[in-house]
Parts: sequence; structure tokens; C-alpha cells
Amino acid sequence: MARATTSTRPPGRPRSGVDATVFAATLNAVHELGYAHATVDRIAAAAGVAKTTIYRRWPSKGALITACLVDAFGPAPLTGASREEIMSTAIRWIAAKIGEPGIGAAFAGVFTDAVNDSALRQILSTQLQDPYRLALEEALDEPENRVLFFIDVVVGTLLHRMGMTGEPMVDADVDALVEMVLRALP
Amino acid sequence: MARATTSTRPPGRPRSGVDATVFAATLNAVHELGYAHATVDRIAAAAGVAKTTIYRRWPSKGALITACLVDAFGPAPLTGASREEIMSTAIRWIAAKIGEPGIGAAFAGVFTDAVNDSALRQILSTQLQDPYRLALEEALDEPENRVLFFIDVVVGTLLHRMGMTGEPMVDADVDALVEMVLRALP
DNA sequence: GGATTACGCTACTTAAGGTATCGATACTAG
DNA sequence: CTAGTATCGATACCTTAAGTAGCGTAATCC
Repeated sequence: MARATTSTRPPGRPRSGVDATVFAATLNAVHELGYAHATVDRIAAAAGVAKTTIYRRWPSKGALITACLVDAFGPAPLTGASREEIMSTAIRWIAAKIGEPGIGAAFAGVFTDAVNDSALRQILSTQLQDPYRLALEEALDEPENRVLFFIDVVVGTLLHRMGMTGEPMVDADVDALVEMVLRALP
Repeated sequence: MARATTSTRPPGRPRSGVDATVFAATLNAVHELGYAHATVDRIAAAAGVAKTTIYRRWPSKGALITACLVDAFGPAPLTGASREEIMSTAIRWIAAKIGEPGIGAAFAGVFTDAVNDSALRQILSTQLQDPYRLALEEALDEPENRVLFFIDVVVGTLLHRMGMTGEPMVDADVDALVEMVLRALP
């Protein structure tokens, strides 16, 4: 998510493309070292910025990773002629995203970090989960608890395979996941 | 899993019921404080033992939590007249287990810890995952990749709901999960 | 009673998240 | 071109927590 470029920019030193550089370094570090070993010191060094610069922009490591994910995911493609097609497209889209280097591990790590960090849970909800959940509720015309169930099944399965076990999710498994969920969609 | 009580016990100070006490204190701490804040110092204090005693018995915090889970889960009830009944019983059993206080958070936490800790991943595989996977392959007469898919779906969904989001899994959701998986079982 | 083994205690090392301070730098406004 | 402003880099520091070392002590078997 690019920082808003206000036409009337306040004075002071520039922030130019630092966000993008830090995001790239973050995903790279998480991919190579895992969530725990991807320390803020390493990320800062890899991005060529000072650690203090990172903590000036994001309040915690978890918030940095979350912003990184929001930037990487972008808007969901909830398109399709039927509910089945919308669901199928959405599942394949998120499967591809979680399969990208670092995304799965970052996702799983930030979730675990958030379990007992209410501030981080707040950021995760408002910036990552709620937008997709609400968009899905509208696109599928399903109640909240049904959409939450489907999200838990899809995201949980993908994260357990790719973010935790570390194993890849082959195409056949994605196909099986899509078919299983579609059959549960009345 | 209780320590084997060999008839010919070596001399030295007793180990009596320390394992069980530590396990209870561990699950309690994880339940109340979460995986990260459930420090070994707190667990040791709650169990009434010294921290060094814990590290004499388990090589790391992750290994302690894993042993704790192995002890808590025990053998899986893979009984039933049909493959559907076996699968249904197994899903409801693991859903109930992961819903117990501390189990879900411990499970999710140790998985995330294991992502870049090969020693811990080894312990997890041999002591927790492989036994259940192999038993399921035999009970259901399904190939390894199919069983792995079902495990990822069921455990992933439950962990994402209860171990990460922290939300409870109501009976209706468990029913939906069972029905969905059974329909995918040929 | 003696050997053995685990225990409790204290102190320590190391890694990592996060903070404080301050001089330097790069931008905008006039 | 100067002045004001806000960020940056660097260094030093604090705190928590995992894990280790050493040593005296207590409980068990023979």
C-alpha cells in the first residue's frame, strides 16, 4: 500500500520509496530466515535503513509484517459470474499469494504473535481480515458466520500446509480444496 | 505420556510425578498468558520446580510443549464401523482436544516455533504427527497424500479458529466441518 | 552407610524487541 | 539563498526471556 502522495507535502526530509524497500527486505528476510529469525536489525540492514527509521514508521515488528502483508495482498479479485466462480477465484488467488516467498511464514508468524497482543490483533483485524471478510459477505451474499467458517477452512488449511509445515501446496491439493469448499457452498 | 516405570530403577533422587505437575503448569500458563508470555521461569515457578530441572528433562521450551501435547492427546480413537464413522469420530475428537484450555495456543505456538528449528520439527514429526498420520492411513485405507490433505484441512481449520484467532469453535461449525470433509471422502 | 543421581539455587551469557538522544541531512517556503 | 522543519542515521541503552554452568544438597538403591 503506497503512502498517500498529498499534493501539499509538509517540509522536512523525504520518505520517498523507503516503505517499498523495507517491505521487500522484510519478505526476503522472513523467507530466508523464518519469522522469528527475521530480526528487525537484519531487515533494517538489508533495506539499507536504520532500525530507528523502521520503528518511526511502524510501532512494532508485528505491525511492520502486517503492513507488509496488506501491501502484498492488495484488493481481492472477487469476480465471477456465479457464487461458485467467485469462491473458486478467491481461493486460487489466496493460495497463490500465500505460496509466494515469505508470505506464508509471515502470515502464520504474525497470527501467532497476535494471540496475546491486543494492539496487534486490532491492526490485523482492521487492515487485513475485515476488508476481505466484508467483501466476501457481499459478493457471496452469505451471513458473517458462514463466511468466517469458509475463511478459517481455506486460510487455515493453506497456512497449516505452507506457513507452518513449510511443505508446498501442489496444484492437485488446491484443486481438491476448491472442490471441497464448493460442494459445501449450497 | 507418563515416564516408563522400569522395574529396575537406577539409584539417585526421585523424579516421581514431576512430569505431570510440569505439564499441568505448562498448559495452564499457556492458557492464561499465551505461548510467548508463558515463559519457562513462570512455568517452573507454578510447578514448584527449578528452571534447571525443566531443562534437564526437555532440551527446549518447544520440546516441553510438544511433550505436553503428546501427553494430553494420547492415542487417537480411530474406531467406527465405516470409514465415514472413523473420520467423523476422529474429527470430533481432535476438535474437542484443541478446544481444551491451552491446547490450541500451545499447538499453534509450537508449530510456528518449529518453522525454522529443525530439531524441534524432528520431535514434532516423530512424536506427534507421524503416529496419527500412519494410524489414519491404515484405518481409512487412504494414500499418504490424501491423509495429509485431510489433516491439513481439519487441523488447519481448527488451529486457525482456536489457536490463532482465539475464537471458540461452536458445535455447528464442527458439524459443518465434519460434513464437508465426509463429502470429500470418496 | 556409601555411591549415585537428580534437584534447587544463583549467577551468567546471548539474542532480540524496543527506546532515548543528538547531530546531520534534505526537503519546502519565503 | 536562507531559514525552518521533519526525518534520517548512529550509538547507546533497557528489558525480557531462552538457555547454560557450577555447586552444594537431598533422596534413593545397594
